[in-house]
Amino acid sequence: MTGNEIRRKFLDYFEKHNHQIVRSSSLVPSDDPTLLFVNAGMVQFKRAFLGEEKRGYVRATTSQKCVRAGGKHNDLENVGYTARHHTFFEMLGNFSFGDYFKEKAIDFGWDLLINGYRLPEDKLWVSIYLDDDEAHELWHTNIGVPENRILRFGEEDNFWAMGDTGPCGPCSEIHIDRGEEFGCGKPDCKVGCDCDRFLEIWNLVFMQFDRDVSGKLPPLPKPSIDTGLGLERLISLIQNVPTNYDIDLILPVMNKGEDLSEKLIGESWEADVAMKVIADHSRAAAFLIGDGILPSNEGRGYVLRRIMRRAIRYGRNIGLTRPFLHETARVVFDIMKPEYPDLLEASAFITNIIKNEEMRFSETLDHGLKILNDGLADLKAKGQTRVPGDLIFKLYDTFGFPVDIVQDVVRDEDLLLDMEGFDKSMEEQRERSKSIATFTTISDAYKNLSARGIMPEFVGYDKFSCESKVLVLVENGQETQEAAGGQAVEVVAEATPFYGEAGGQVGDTGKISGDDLDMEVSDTIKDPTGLIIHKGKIISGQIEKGETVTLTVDKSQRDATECNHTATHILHFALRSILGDHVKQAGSLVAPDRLRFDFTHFSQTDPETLDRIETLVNQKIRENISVRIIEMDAEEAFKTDATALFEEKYGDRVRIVSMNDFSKELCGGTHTDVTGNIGFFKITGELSVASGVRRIEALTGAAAVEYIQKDSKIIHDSARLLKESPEAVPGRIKKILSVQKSLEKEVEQLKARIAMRSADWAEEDIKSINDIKVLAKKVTVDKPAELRDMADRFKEKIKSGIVALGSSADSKALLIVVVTKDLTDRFHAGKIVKEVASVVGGSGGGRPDMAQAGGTKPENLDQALEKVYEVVGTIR
RNA sequence: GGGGAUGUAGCUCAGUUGGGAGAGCGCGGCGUUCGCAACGCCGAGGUCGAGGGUUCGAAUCCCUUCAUCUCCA
Repeated sequence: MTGNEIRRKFLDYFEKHNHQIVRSSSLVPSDDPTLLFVNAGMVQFKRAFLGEEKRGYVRATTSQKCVRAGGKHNDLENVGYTARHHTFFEMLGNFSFGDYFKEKAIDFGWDLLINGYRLPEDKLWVSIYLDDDEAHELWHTNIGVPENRILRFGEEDNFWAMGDTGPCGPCSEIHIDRGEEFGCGKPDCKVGCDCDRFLEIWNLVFMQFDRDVSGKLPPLPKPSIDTGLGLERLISLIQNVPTNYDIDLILPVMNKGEDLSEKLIGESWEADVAMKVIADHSRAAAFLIGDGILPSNEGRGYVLRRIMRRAIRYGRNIGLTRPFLHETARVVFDIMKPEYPDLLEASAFITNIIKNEEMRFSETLDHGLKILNDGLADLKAKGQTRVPGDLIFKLYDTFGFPVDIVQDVVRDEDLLLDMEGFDKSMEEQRERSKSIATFTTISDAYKNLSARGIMPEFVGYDKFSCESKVLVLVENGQETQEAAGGQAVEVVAEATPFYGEAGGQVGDTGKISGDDLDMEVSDTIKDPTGLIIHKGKIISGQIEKGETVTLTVDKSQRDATECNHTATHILHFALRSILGDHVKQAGSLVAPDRLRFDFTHFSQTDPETLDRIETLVNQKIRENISVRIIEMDAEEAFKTDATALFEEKYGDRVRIVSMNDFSKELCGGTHTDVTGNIGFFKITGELSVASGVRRIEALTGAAAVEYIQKDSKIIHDSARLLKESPEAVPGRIKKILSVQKSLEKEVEQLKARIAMRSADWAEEDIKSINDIKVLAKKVTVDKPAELRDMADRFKEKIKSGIVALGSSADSKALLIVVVTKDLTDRFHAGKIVKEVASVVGGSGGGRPDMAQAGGTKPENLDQALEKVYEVVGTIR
């Protein structure tokens, strides 16, 4: 059985038993800011377990993409050294939301393993929680597992909790004994041992308590089931291979590593480690980038970068010094395409990102090596043999230069590394970084509402006004019964035509009115559970909970927003058709007055291409295509080719917005009826927001026309000033600039010539002081640089001696003293100029042969120059 | 979110208590050569990331800001 078949069989089995097959969610958790990556199958069902969300089914099954790297569950450093650690893996699971419980969960699990996958019954062991006699009874009596193969473990191993409070319960694990040849040989080797003999296959969690803050465990009204079975591990058992890395979903990636490096698996321990690292990290990188994560300096992007760089580092150990990771990642697309076709679709983009990162990293390595070698040369010059920890840390911290590469370099040099110093610096850095995480808290009033399953109805797709009852009233974050004029309040109603900010589209504005109420709504937001909250101010009268009010959306604002939203979809299509299929939406803003579209693309788009995109969008607008909107089941929709956003969370029912056959997107936003309503589309900017992500800003309709008019006015005004036609403006400006530059140069030369004339050679100005020729003279210049040039000429003429020049410029005094080389051991220009400068109220300094000074009293310049002779006279 | 580093010619970089903006490569011209490579000579190319401040004077010191790199959370 192939890996893909094994996965399919699992899902089919549970589908047959009335489970809804649910698509793996994105690796990016949609509504959990505390979690870096989805790391278990239950993550996307968290709210369903908590009872905060109702789904259209009570049984579900998934094969969930998971990443464990960074954060609490971090397996990164283990990968490569063990048979079963991964940063990326798939977790199979079946879930019951208050439907079946322990008995069925155990029946299903055992049945599938024995009769489905044909695992040997006599090799299976089970573990249960200490006092879970119910589970013991089920395993022993119902299933027939002998007593001696049922083990009881404590809270550490067999009790599961979502957090410090909330749903939790005992769990039961199914293990397999692979035989002594896989064991560590220790006499106490048994289930739970770290070695490879006893493998945990499947963890069944029986969620039956709801732990409160005091630690008490009241039972949940409707107990639930959450199970997790590592796909790679299961495949390794069925395909009967020694490690997870030998299964058909991973081995081909390792083989690619063999081809590229010309090393063989099994050749050496180091090579095997490197191949495993490369194989695992190729998978992780491919899927993470596929889910919209890009390498960066923080958060998820940083973890991705670390994963890729770790792979590149290990690649060097087997002689892979040129970019290779994008090649091994390509193998991943091929293997995984049956279950993840979208990965293959994005392959051009993903390989591009990986290759880019490989090149960048080799740059940091080159740079780091240079600095390291400088540091080592310095060390050797001092005769030291111990590389200080702060140097290693600085290389790592500031330049991102990996420590193990420092070790590689140093190994050949017979030097020691101060790793203690390094660890200390690292610890200090950790202390420094500790900061308070900020979480946005939702008012408790709203929490209760969603927990009770109450959800406001959005009627704004076809209505702009409706009557409804006020469900919740919030003032200053606190729930209240009534509020009066002048107050800022938040209102949730049973039904509303107001669109709450979501999917980039901003919230509606408008009015809420009643018998004695006039409230202005300035914004509408949608909280993660789907509550539509109106924010605004009561102009007059009062509002109370339970009252029936009329909610009216500002239609002109909404119309403008709808045009921009539809334009965004057309732009998305245009980008994909002109730039390529790798373009994916990475965020957007749709407001009444403008739109912004972020998308994945690796380079800047040149103005000509931007024009082509703009032209295509406008063409679609003029075709006056009607915008079709259909609602359907989410699972059904995913099977169509509609464009879905990875980061976006969709409910059970979704809307598909399409225009002819060119654009088809899952979208909950509001749209205009026909594209012609947009009128006109104008791109106003293109810029970078992050590496690999570009942004286009644009305007539509009246705003776009206004923008063009303004631009046009600027050009015509400029043309009028230049007395040229608009077409000739750029050429003319270019010409003017070059003329100006040459004129400036000419002026400079002329000034220098005039200055020279004002400072003609004057033998009588030279005084001989103690047989040293000294010239102190007032000249006319306006820049220190000119003064310097002039002094140099005098110096050449005087051959041996001291020249001092002074000038006033900008109501300031400028002074310079130069001493010919033969006299610099007796006279220091800097010292002379300093003394002289005090006369003009300033100070100065410089080198022995040349020094400059300045002062604020130019009227004393003559005195200052006179003083030069005096100062020289005092030096012997 | 908290640190560190970098930003100077087309490219890679130097610039030592604040006091003439430099090198190498590349580019252009001339010379040597049948021609190329190589070499020699000459030359062009800079808002020293941007904006403030301190100072007689800032690439250099201080503040702000932007961009890039990097570590930690």
